Amino acid sequence: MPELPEVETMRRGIKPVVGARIIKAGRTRCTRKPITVWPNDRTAKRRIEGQQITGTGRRGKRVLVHLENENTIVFEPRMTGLVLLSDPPTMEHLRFQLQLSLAKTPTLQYWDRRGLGSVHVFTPDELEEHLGPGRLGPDALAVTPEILAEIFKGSRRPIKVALLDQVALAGVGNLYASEILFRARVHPKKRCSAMSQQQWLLIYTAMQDILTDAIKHEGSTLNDGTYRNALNDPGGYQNQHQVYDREGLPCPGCNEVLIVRIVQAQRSTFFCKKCQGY
DNA sequence: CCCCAGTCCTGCGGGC
DNA sequence: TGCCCGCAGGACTGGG
Repeated sequence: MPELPEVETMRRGIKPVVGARIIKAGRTRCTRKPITVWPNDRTAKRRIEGQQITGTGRRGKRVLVHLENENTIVFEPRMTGLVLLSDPPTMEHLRFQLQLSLAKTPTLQYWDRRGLGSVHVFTPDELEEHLGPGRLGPDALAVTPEILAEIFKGSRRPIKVALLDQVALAGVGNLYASEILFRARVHPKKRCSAMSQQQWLLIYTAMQDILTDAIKHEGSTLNDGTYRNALNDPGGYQNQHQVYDREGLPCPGCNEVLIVRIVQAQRSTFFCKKCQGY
């Protein structure tokens, strides 16, 4: 479930590789069904090997590694992917590896238990084509309240469902959407088109506060323990969750009613019926 | 425009 | 005790 804070933590964690040269790159031996490597193994390898890493970046829920030839490696962790500089949790789920010219961190690894994630190697044009406007919305940490309202106000969708739409806004996933709406005291079923300007401001502020706070805590590691930073350490923001996965527990806002779980767009939403009125 | 169900995939936990 | 099933959800697709 890596969302913006977890992916940003991964990006920060791999900063030591900037300046290193990639000696060798490619898929690792792995007993599991192979993940997607785009455009294909041979081209990816040819575009990467021998290149120096010039920087790192993030777009929404993807980690970017920039190369001196202007190409970009894009790791998309989806549900269970990790970008690591340390030993991976298991060898059988290690999917892709960069061998680096560094003594301290000789490899950058992509590990993915379920294998729903991918590795893409894009030319500059391909990067904009696949991850540019129209394919991916503005980053959730790079919008203003006005832009946020502008993106969604014409939509009749419920706000919770709309926040998950990466084409509209990049970075927010299922966990943080519930947390943001609780902090903003907005009902998850409220339609975007019915939202007041004041509510957009509340959502904007809650979104900035929660995402930046979650980054400070290096993201959320849930009960399954899958998510880890680049050094294989768990995050700490799960201890700050107010509503996510807390069905039946007292609401930390009012302490009067219990948190409920509903399903929207086939995903769980957690909220407080008292604090989050329409 | 939007919604829904299905797809990919693995590990875990509930129920019998 | 052991096995089966359902569930978790990020991104995408096809049909309504």
